[in-house]
Amino acid sequence: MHEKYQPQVVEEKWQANWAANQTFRVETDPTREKFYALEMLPYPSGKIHIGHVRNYSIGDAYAWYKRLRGFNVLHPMGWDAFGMPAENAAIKNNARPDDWTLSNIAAMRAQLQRMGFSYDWSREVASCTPEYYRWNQWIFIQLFKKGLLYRKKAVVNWCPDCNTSLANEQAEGGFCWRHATTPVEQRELEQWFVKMTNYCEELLAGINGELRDGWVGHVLKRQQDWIGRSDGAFVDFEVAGSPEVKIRVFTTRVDTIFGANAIIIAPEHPILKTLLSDAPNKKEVEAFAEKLAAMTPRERTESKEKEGVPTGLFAVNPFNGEELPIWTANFVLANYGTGALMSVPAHDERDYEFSRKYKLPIRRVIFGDIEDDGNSTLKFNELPYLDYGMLGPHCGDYTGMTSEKARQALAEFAKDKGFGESNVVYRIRDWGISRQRAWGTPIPMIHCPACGTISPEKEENLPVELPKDLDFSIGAPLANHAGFHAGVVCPACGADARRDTDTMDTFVDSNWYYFRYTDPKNTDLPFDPEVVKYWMPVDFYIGGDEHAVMHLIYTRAWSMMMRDIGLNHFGEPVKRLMTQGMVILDGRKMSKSEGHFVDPDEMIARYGADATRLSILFAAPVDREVDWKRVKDENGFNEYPAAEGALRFLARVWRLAHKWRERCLTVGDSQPVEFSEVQAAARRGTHRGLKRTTEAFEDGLRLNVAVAACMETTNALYEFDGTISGEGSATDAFVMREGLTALTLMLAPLTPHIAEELWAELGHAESVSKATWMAFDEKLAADAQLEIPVQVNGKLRGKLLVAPDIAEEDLKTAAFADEKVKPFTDGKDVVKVIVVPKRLVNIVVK
RNA sequence: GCCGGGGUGGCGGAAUGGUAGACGCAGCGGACUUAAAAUCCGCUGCUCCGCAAGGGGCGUGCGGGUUCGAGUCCCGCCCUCGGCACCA
Repeated sequence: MHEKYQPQVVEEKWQANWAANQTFRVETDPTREKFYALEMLPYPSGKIHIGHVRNYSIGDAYAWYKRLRGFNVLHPMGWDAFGMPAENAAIKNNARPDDWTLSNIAAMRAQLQRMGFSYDWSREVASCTPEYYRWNQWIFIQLFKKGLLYRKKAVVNWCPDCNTSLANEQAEGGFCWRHATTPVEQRELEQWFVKMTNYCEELLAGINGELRDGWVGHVLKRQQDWIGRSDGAFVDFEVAGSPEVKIRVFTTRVDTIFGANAIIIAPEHPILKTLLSDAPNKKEVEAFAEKLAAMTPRERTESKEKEGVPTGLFAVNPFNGEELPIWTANFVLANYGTGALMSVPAHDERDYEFSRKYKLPIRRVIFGDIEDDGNSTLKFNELPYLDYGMLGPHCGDYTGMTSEKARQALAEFAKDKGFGESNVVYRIRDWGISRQRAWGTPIPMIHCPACGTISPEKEENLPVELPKDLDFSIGAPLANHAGFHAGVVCPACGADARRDTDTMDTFVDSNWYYFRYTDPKNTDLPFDPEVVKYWMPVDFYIGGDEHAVMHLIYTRAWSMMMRDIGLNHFGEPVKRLMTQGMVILDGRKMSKSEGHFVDPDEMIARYGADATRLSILFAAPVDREVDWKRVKDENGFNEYPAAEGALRFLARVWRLAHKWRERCLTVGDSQPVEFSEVQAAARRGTHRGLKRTTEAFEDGLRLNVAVAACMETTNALYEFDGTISGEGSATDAFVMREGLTALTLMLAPLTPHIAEELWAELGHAESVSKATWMAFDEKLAADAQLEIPVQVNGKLRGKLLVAPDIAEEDLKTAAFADEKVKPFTDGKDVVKVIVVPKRLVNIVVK
C-alpha cells in the first residue's frame, strides 16, 4: 500500500486480479439463495456515455451489496448488437456491419472493465451472433405454430430515415423513436405481427397486482395508458334504404345513444367504399379522403381543427328509429374501436365542437338531477355534460334510469335483438416486427411461389444465417443476395422457394436476452427451463424509462408467450424495476455533435473509476435527474467538482487506513471488555454508519445517503484518530480496526477497487466480494447521552443532556428546571406536558 | 387539456408527524509551510438587539386546516419539469 492514493494503480491491479481469478463468475447453486441483478444492455455504438456509467454504477452497487449479504448473485452484461447504425456505417463506409459492431463491442467492453463493474463476463451475449439469433428464429417458429404470430397486410408506420416500418410503440406521438424529428408516414405492407392483444388482460393484471409494489409507478401508469382498456358496447346502425348494410360503432357511453345526431366514420374505413357507390356526396367524400391520405398522421393531428363531409346517406338509430346523417371526419381514427362512432354532442367534447361547427342538432339526454327537466336542452353553456347522471326525456323506456343501469340495459337489449353487445376495446395493437433492413435476425420463413404457402424453415436448418457478404450499396441486400435463397425449398411442396427477406425488429432480441444469460452456451434450446427456474425472475432491473412502452412491455408479453410454448413457468419476468434519472450537463441535455457531453474516459483518467462512480451516485437520488457541473482548469482541461470531492474523500480514507494498517494487523480476535468514552464514540460512528448504509440499501436503494453514511463514519474515525497520541492502546487499535473493516464493507458496493485494497491491507487473503456484510449493533449505535429538545407551545426553548434511560418523570422535572425554559413557563398555566421518550418534551401553557 | 414527478441555504441534497438544513460542493478563518499546493481543525439559512458573552424574531413555493407539535397529513392555488394528447 503506497502512502499516496493512486486510483489508476489500485484499479488496474484489482481489475487484473478479478479477471485472473474470475471473481464474479457464478454458477447455478440450489443450496444458495439467488439474486438476479440486471441492467439494460447497451447498443454498441462505440463508446459508453455517462448515462451508462450511472445506470451500471447503480446496478453494480446493488449486485455487490446482495453478494455481501450472502446471495448467489447473477450480474451479467451483453450487447443489443443488431440495428441501424451498423448498417448505415456499412452503407457509408463500405464496411461490414459485423466488423463494425464487433469492434465497437470490444472497445465498450474494455471501457466497462476499466470501470470495474462486477459482471460475470463468461455469460456475455451479443444478439448479432448466430448462436444468439438462432433462438430468435426458433422462438419465432414456435410462436407461429402456436398461433401467437401471424402475417397480415396492414397500414403500418414507416420512417423514411430508417427506411423501414415501425411498431406503434416506436412511433408514439407521430415521430420515429430513433429520429425524434422525423414524422412517420403510413404504408401498406405485408408484415409479421405478434399477438400482444392476447395478453392485454394478463398485462393489466400484472400492473394492478404482482408488479404494483416492485415496479416504479410511472412505468406501470404508462403501460396501463398504452394498453388503454375501454369498457363499452358495439352497436350496429343500418343504413337507411339499404338495411343489409350495417355500420358498427363502438361507444363507452351507450347510455347517451338517444342524443346521437350523426354517425361518423373514418375516411379510411373500408365500408366507405361500399357506401359511396350510391352516396349523393360521393365526389366530395372521395376528395376529402384523398386529401387526408396524403398527410402524415402527425400532420393530421397537428391541426386540431375538426373537419368533415356528409355522405348524404343516413343511418337508423336502432333504439328510436331516428335517421342520422352519415359523415366522415378527420378526427375519427380508422384503427381504434370499429373505426366509426356515434356523435353525441351534448355529452362529448369532440362531438360538441364538431356539431357546433357544422350546425348539427344538439339534444341533451343525461341530467345531473331528473328535476332538471327537458328545458335544459337549450342551455348550451352547460354543455357538453360529461358526467354520468339520469336519462331524461326522449329516452323511451329508459327515461329515469341512471347512466350506469342504462349502459347495461341498453347493451343487453341490443344483444337480444342482435344489433350489438357490450364489449371491451384496447388501444394497444399487435406488434408488427418485420423490418425492411438487412442487419437483423432473418425471419425464418419460406415463401413458395409454386404452392403459395408460407411455412417455417425446418428447425434442423436453423440458424438461417445472415450472409457475410451482403451488398449494402444496393437496396434490399437480402432480397438481392442469391446465396441467401440458394437451395431453399418449400417445406410444403418441395419446389424451389425464397426466404422472407425482412429481418426482425431488434426489440425481439432484447425481449429475452436476460433469459439467455442464465444459460448462455445452450445449443439445444434458448435456455434450459430448469436453469431458468433457479435464476428467474429477475430480482432487480434498472434502465432508462424511455423503454416504458417499448422494451418493458414487449418483454413482459414475450415472457408470457414463452411460457405458453412451454419454455418457462411464469408470466412476469421482472420483480422489481427502477429507472435512473437522466444525466444532463450544466443545465441542458448533452449533445455529442455540439461537444456538450461528459466523456467517461476523461473522468476515469483524471479521477479514477471509483471516484467517478462515487461522485455520480452521491450527486442525487438514483431516480432523479443529475445536473453534472463542469469547469475548466487553468490549462483548459475539464474539471468535475463532484468527482474532485469524491476523490478527496477516497484519499482521506486511504490515508487513515495507511496510518493504521500495521497496528490493525496486531489486533487479535478477543474483544476488549472496556471502552473509554472516545472509543465508544468511535464505535458509535462505526455502527451508526453501518446502520444507515444498511437501511439505505434495503429501503429504496438510496445510494446518495449510503455515500453520506460512509463519509460520516470516516469523519468519526478521524475524530477518534485525533484523540490518540503516539501509538495508542491495543483497544484503540481494535476500535480502529473495527471501524475500517465496517467502512471497507460499506464502500465495497460503491468503490470496489479501493475496498479490495483496504481489505487486503486489513489482512484478508480473499476478495472482499467473498466477505460477509457486518451486522450493526443497535446498542453501540445509540447515543451515550441524549440531547432532548424542550419546546414550549411547540417552539424550541431549551435542550437537555440526559441519560438514554431517564425516567419520564425525571425528564419532565428537568425540563421545567431548565434555565432557558423557565422564562416561558413561569407564571403561566401549564395545560399539558407531552413527553415523547428519547425524543422531546413539549410544555403547553396558556 | 389530461396524467405523473418536483418546489427545502449560494449549489447538489438530508430529515419513521417530534431539535429543519445530515453529507458534500462553493465560501470564510486557523494550524502546518520560507511560500504555495496538499492536509488537518473550525465557522458558514435570513434577520434584529448587543462591545461582548448571549438573546429575540423569521424561515421548507402561496393561502387555509388538522395537531401539543407540520417540510412531512388534509383542502384550495401558483410555478416548474416530464409523459400522453382528437382513443369514441
